[in-house]
Amino acid sequence: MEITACHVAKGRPREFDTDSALTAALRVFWTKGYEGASLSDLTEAMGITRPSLYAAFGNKEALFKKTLDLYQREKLDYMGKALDAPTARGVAERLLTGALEMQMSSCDPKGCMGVINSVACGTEAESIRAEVLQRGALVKQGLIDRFERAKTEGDLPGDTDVIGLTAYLTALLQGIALQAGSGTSCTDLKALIDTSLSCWPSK
Amino acid sequence: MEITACHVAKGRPREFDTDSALTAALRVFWTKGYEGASLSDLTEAMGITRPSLYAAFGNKEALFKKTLDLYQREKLDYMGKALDAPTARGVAERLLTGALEMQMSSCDPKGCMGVINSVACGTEAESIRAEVLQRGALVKQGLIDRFERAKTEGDLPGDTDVIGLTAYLTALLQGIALQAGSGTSCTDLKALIDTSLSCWPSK
DNA sequence: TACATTATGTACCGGTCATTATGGAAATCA
DNA sequence: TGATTTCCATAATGACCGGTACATAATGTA
Repeated sequence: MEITACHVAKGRPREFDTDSALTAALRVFWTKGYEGASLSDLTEAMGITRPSLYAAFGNKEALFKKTLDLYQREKLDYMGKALDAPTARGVAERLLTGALEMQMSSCDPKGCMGVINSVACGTEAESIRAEVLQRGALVKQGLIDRFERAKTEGDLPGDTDVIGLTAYLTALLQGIALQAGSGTSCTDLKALIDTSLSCWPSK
Repeated sequence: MEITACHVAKGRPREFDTDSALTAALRVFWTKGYEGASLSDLTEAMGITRPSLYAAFGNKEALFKKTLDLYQREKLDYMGKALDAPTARGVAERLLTGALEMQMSSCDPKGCMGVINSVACGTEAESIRAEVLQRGALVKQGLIDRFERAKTEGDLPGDTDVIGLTAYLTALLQGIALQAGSGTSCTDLKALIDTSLSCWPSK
């Protein structure tokens, strides 16, 4: 049904590229958030009409989740790779510098798509909020597991509070995203990360 | 004009208490954000009708700024007091534990009113965002000045990057607010603060 | 009592929201 | 060619948004 790449299209072929349209939608959601992005904003940026959007992506919520997938796949890949660092400190280093590099990219919107959409808004977006929070919880759990492993490997002190350390690092990343989205300069962000790394409790 | 406490009211007296109405409005903005809070939400919580709201407070934006004043005055007073701590570490300690205590209060909404409203949303709320960001910048500047002083007093190492340290502490506070508003348990928040304090780069 | 002033409740305004029904044009198939 | 399928564009839907006229009620002053 969904995957029609193997079939030859029977009727009139689609006149726009779904991927580039999705990328355009991502930029809109990224800068304006789910509720702040109207269908007019989206269709204008995507270069398609409303019925085309609904035919191709379902509705606004489904479109958002597809852009969220794209965002995680293309923009948050450094997070997965960070967990492969040999030490806990290396993980933190890759995460912090990865977040910084992402905010330095001049062609992308500032801030974090996840952070923007995890704050409370109207009741209509409650399911959106839940979705974003759930994905964030998965990332957090990955960090907890990684730090737990670091503890057994002797990489972190045996009395380390892994929950606390994870919440601490997560808070830093969230704060970075927030400040990046609020106009904090790149030099200030770099100073933030340098300070964070100089504070990190393991070698 | 504004202060009519000395005069006897001339027309029909107001049937509701402006202060308690403002407190009710604060709770709504605090939990739903500026855009998420509709006038129906507000009037219902305040127990007044739409025209009464406009007569007493101007419009939605003016009402929001008044609730922001109330929030800063009553809920963020610990921030001003924190700057009076004798050492930089004491300042950080008071800020972090103050933020924690605030989130532990079971009768208030979770998260931070400022953080919630500093994220990007619709274009209509751009002035709101600017107002919130400006107030946040003032707080940040106060921290910078305090840490500068700590440096001259020998309380912080002479090579301390004050900008970085301030951004770092601010990021932690923002992350705490974000996680508190996202359902993170109080015990996890406490672990976050403990980890933060154990990392703090001065005695 | 008469009047000015202020607050109140009802009912409504124009505008925007996400979503969809309708209809015609265009591209594939047999 | 004819049938089928999917496209695009217009515009309508019902709900909700922030903001207001309007008439009425309650106070002060004269």
